[in-house]
Amino acid sequence: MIGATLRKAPGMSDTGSNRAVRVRFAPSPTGRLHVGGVRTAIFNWLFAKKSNGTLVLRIEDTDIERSTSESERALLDDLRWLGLDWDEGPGKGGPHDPYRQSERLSLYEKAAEELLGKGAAYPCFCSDEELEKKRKAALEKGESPHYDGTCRNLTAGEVAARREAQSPEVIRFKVEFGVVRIPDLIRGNVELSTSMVGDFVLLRSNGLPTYNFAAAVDDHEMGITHVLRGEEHLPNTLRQVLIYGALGVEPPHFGHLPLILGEDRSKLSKRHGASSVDELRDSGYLSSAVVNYLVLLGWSHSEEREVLTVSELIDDFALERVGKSAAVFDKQKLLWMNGMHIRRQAPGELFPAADAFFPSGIKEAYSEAKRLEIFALLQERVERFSELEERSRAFLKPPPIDDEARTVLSSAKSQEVVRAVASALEGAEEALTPESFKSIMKRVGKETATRGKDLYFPVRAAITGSVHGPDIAKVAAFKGKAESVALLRRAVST
RNA sequence: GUCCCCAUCGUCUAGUCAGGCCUAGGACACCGCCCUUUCAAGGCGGCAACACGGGUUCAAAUCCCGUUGGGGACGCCA
Repeated sequence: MIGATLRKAPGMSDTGSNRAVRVRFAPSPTGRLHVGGVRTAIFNWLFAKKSNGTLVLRIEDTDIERSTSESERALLDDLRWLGLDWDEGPGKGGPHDPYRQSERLSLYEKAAEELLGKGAAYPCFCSDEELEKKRKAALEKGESPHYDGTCRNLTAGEVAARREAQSPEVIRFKVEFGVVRIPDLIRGNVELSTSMVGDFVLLRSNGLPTYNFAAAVDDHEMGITHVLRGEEHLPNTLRQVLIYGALGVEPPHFGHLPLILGEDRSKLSKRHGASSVDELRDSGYLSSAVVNYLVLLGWSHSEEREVLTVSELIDDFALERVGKSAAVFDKQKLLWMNGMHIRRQAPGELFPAADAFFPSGIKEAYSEAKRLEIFALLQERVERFSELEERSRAFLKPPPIDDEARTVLSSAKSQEVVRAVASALEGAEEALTPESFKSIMKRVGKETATRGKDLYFPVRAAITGSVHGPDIAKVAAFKGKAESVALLRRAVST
């Protein structure tokens, strides 16, 4: 039984112990970083920051079939983009180096030997086919499809004979019947029967450890104090606690985070679409918004604030405020959140990331400084940078005229207004500013006896090719007198 | 199928541990109005929930039991 604290037990701190907090994020490099994984990373990162602890990044690459170094690189890039920095791990080193499980194999072998020596583990020679057959049979009989323990009581002679015959061999953990109480930082005590896990594999036939074994060994060796991970790991926690028991060491504290669900309410996965970090980045989401939105899936601010900076997140973060029930990933709210973050930052800060989203027509026509001005005009009305392509059409040279604008321009009154503004602009002495443009508009309005939309729509349509967009006075001033006049003239012949 | 977890507006949630302050608050989305040269933004308002049934109690969204529903896990994946 592990001596951890209960959630919210009186007098206990959030960390559940007095040791310096050490948490870890332990992804497998088998694909792009996914929203679910990010959320786990965020909670660990926040918890570490809040408690002045250490975040360890560990690469769980014990599945040689699926792990790739490209994935690992992409993973690190995604984490860096999100701003989730780690204290120990790849690229950083640390006292427990190496942080890649494929480079720590001797540790697992040693632990396996210890378990074998204690009689807590045993070699198994059952083939995949036999196992599969048994699984099916158990399922049909309505039993739990677990390993039946065939090799559990092999005699030394039998083992030797199998090895002689070079049968593939795995090491299995001997699960004794019992009920294990697992204190959970988020949901209180959870009692699990060992009957739900069967004798599981520790070392595979290729000599590599399985997830549960490697994670347990490493979490202990790396001095991890708290393991925060998705709720789907609950059965794994049972296995790992069993391993710790057999090894005679104290397990870390566990906290199982609620799952993130897709629209269909099943666990969020690749097939739900647009949920990997690179996709979000590529469609113009801000890392601060992604982090902000994701942390709200399962955690809430003590004052119910929602749009928060990273430091506000850290300041207020507490495991007590993490909920227990699964949450549906809502793209619409993420989009809103992104818009909020875009609007809250200075154009100059955002521009480096936003610039990549301008179409080639804009990049070719304007200098970087000019593009920054355009971005500043558009910033308030985009919720993600990918919208910049469409929104920036008004700044193309020349801007295409859309149907709505064409209709507006087709009336005789519009033509009169456009002509009048063009002339007035030409006659103006000084360089065009938003203010001077406005006063010219006022004058033309009087001359032509028009105002409001009747006055502004034709001008807007002529200068930007659309009746929607940023303040037309600012746009006209940005484009300058010559270009504005030319566009107005163009509209006359339209 | 078995075991485990969960259960407040369509969605994210506050409130639940320490029952009364809850005719249940906020946010997204949606609808309406205001502002306004447009689109946004912003402001104001509206729609909308304690899954059900039993208890316990003077009092239950809150505690207990059951039911139902949803999810997860059952791998030489992590």
